[in-house]
Amino acid sequence: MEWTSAITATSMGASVPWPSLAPYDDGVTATDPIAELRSAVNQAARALRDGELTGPEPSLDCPPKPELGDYSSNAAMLLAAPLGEKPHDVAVRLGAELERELGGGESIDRIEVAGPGFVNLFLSDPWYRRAMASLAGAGERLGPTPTDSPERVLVEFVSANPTGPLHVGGGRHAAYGDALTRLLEAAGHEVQREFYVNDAGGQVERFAASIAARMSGGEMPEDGYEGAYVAELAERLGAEGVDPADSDLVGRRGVKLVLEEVRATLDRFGVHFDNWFSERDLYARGEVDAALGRLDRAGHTYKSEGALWLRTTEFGDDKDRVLIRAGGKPTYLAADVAYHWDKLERGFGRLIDVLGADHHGYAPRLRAAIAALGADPDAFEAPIMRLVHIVEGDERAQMSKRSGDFVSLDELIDDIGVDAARWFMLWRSHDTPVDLDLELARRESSDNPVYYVQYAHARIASILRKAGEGAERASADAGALTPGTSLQPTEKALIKRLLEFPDEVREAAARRAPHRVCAYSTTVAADFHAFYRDCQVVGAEGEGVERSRLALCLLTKRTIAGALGLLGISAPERM
RNA sequence: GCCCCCGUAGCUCAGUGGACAGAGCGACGGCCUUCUAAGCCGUGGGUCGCAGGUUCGAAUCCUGCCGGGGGCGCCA
Repeated sequence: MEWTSAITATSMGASVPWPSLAPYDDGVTATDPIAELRSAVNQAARALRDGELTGPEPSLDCPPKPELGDYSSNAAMLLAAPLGEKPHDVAVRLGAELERELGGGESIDRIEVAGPGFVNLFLSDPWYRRAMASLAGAGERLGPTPTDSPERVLVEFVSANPTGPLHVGGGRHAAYGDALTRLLEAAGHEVQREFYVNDAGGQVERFAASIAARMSGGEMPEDGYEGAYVAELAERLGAEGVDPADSDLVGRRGVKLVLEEVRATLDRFGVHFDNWFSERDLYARGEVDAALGRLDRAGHTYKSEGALWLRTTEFGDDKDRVLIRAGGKPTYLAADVAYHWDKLERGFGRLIDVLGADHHGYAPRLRAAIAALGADPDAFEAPIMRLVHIVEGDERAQMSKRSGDFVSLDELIDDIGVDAARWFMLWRSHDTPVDLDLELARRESSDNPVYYVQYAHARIASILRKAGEGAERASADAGALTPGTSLQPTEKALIKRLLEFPDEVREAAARRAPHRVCAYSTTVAADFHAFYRDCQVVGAEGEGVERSRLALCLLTKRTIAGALGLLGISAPERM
């Protein structure tokens, strides 16, 4: 028996596709209306095959048009081949079985067979009432039930070189990494957020030399840092009495000051790290030597041309990589091997490194290095972030205002605000470039998708204010209400949409895809606005109708706030 | 040359096996004595890069090709 319930099957997502371990009728909570439907479909399908079922799990979808029902399943089409019957005939029998399974007319208005063999379910108002009750029962904490296989996840992101302010690209890393950690936590994982500080090595030396040159009026080093902030740093260090000749001190102070800036910017952006991990400390604690020793003992290193190499080709890389240069200096990879070994030693079962597009070639060798250390390379993931382009109307804005001076995240926040900035960095998949249109992002109108969603939330808040304290009581007994009038199509559509939220969060977490939450929250807002158009809430006619609709408003408000919260975007009470 | 990502509406993009392919922007036309018009409704707009293959069914999976971007350092 290979089937699993959708609840368990999808909970772990991409890396562990179903079939998973649990039998398919486990994990279904009686109060989850979607899980009940799935379970019923599975049971009905199994009944047609005398309990012997293998193969793909039947779907439970929303049909493209309302005339095709509230939910549909492809189960009959999947069963047609093994049963040796026509899909349509199987669908008819399945429909009858399903009707029994769901207790006759209690939940189901009718079942139809359509198209190539879809079984379409038309659900009753009582079913929708119960669905609302189950949502209300979740209280403030909407979203998925925690995964039954939680992981300890370390998400390393931003990790920008501490040699200058964060630019918009770093902002996208920050928004993505932060939203990802929120999603993973919502899915039930234990998450740490970490910023790796590259405070050792060549670029810091060059940075120090650049500051020193500004301080002493000396020669700028080749590939030095030109930005105006370098001059400011030089001034501050001068005021502190730092000797420009003490390059080690200049570097350390410069890095410290830059990191304070970076931290302040991230703070303002709503991104907070649990840990700032210093590369310099890694060396100081001897971890680099220890990691290299471990690789050496495992027989994965060799000397050639005066350098120490790691045999990454044994683990899928396309060429071997240098760990210690001929001159005796360790490479960046050497430190990173030690760093990732440290992560594993700290007990993390999953390591997610959010990398920039320009580092994507780095992932295979890091994966190889992890394997060489004797760890499971599949524990390592590296989502690749594509670039952010700043666009203004039709014009491509200059990425650099002054040579070497990128548009900073602070400037962007000053311009469009934190909510819009986060939204526009998250609403596209991380592996597609973003054109951030300042003109659109600044606009305070429905054209601007972030305000579109926030406005729905504020509108609901306004309705609830108008309704007063009745709104509070409405949520408590939403499902028990049986108004004299039947539910409007837009009410049903909205309820269905809210029911999707847990699956959306699970999927978004499993696929490392916060942009799905943007798309979802937009559709919730759209469904709400349609409901608002069709259905008077306060003062609605009919026994219990007002309270029922107030309850729906409250549930929608919680869902939108929950979705925006996962994105780190505020849900305003008024706009 | 090898590796990775991408190619869907005029633009920017959702959509990793299901029913006539979606959203936002842009264009055009309607709707405010009524719970927020930061809203709603309607119109126009697509050979899902191309060609094969797998499948009852493909934008989605496989192969090849074309086009765009990125990466292939004893830089980080």
